[in-house]
Amino acid sequence: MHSHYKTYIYVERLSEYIGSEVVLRGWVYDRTEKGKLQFIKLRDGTGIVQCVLFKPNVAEDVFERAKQLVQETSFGIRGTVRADERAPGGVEIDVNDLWIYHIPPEQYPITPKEHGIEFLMEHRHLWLRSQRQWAILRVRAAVVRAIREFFDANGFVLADSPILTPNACEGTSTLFETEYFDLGKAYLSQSGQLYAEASAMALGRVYTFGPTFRAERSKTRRHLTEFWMVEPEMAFFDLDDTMDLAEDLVEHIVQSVLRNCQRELAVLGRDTSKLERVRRPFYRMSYTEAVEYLQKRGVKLIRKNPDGTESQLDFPWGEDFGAPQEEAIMEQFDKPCIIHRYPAEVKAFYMKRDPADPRVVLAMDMLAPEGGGEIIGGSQREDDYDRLLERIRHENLPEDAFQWYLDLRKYGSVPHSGFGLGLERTVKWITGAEHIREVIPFPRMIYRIVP
RNA sequence: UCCGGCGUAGCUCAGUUGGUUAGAGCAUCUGACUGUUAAUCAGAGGGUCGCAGGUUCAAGUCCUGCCGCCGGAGCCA
Repeated sequence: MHSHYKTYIYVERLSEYIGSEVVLRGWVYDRTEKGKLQFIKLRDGTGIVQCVLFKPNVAEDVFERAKQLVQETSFGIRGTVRADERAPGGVEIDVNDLWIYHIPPEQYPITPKEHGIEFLMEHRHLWLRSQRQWAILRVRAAVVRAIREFFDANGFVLADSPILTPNACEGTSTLFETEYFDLGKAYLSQSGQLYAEASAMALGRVYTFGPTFRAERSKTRRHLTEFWMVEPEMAFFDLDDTMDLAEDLVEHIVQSVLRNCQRELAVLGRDTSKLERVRRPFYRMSYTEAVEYLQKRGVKLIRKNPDGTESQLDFPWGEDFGAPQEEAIMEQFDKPCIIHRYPAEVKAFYMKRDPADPRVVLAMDMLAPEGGGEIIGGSQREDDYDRLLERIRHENLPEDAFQWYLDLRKYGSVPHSGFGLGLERTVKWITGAEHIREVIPFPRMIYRIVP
């Protein structure tokens, strides 16, 4: 019988063991020596605690063995938990015994000092052990947990979409391609939405949650080629229902992180008062109102001319927003804002026209404050067979490949809507990370696939 | 893809108008210290100046090409 793991004690729960002797195992985060005193910071994945060895109080061999502990040595200790104001975290361990699993034969490359980003990215597998990365990845896990809690508690069924797909969701230029036995090419999914629509017709409210892939040659601090997205899809929801749902979801995620991740947010130095404000209702603006705002504020559109020069235009109705426009719009807001009803020309073929204004579609994006950018994109879907077919032909998409998708409009078509929330963009905003590469354990970017 | 920038010690960087044997801090090693939080103090070791070619009496420094990386734009979540 091996059920020992249930008795293991971790740093995060040490305050429950003050006065008791415990066994801890982990890695050396840092060590300093001061004559007859040694301080060893033990990192066990749940936190860091300082272990103290005072020469007169420990066995000679234990004190000598502890001197071998270079950074990232794996080791275990038996010691007494003591509350001490001088210790970071308020708790420390008086060591009674100490044993070593492995001493690094070479110097650990990442020191507690500064490093450049190229060096850190090449050592991503080790960088994960640093405090800041620890905090970010724990917030990421908390965000995922909050997302699942939210949907599971609100009548949604998890119905995952395939990752290997036979055709594009929105054009083929940005797809990763691979051979699929004798059946020709397969592509890595860039959205689970179309399949989620099929699932929603079977199960009512569904969500798909998994990795998606975009072979875009983007090189910015908010792009990855592999990223995670949660995509709810709801039968009988119109655009307003969907905007309400998106607000409820984001409010739940942020408030849940605030409830569960105070330690992590403190490590990150995040100003939590800004997150506290993320309560419904959020702000909302139509695309047309947003354009008027940009024109009034004098935010220009910079356009490249064929001769290579650039010209600045008053922002024209009909252009999609880029990062500069989104930032200008969000400057005025201290919580997220939904922009809805975009020009049909800049949006995807499956979005439903607004019956009240045929120039626009029933689409919406949610922009996060504090430079968080676009975290959600969604829409009410075109549910009319003929209009959808017309859009597919207009975009020159392969009609054959969309037969199954058109079937959804043939057999009991209903109004339905959904959206995609980018997990990494959301975590980047909540943690305040400068770059999206920090919020996924092993980022995949245009010029980096190692480690 | 386009625009801009950077490659010097294990790491982060300095290096003047081209001029002797290429420098600092941290890290590492040795020694001292009973409270360190990026400890402090004393000492030691550590270099293919990204790679290749060129100019020059002389190149880390100037020129050309290549490689690697970073930031931004577009596209998007």
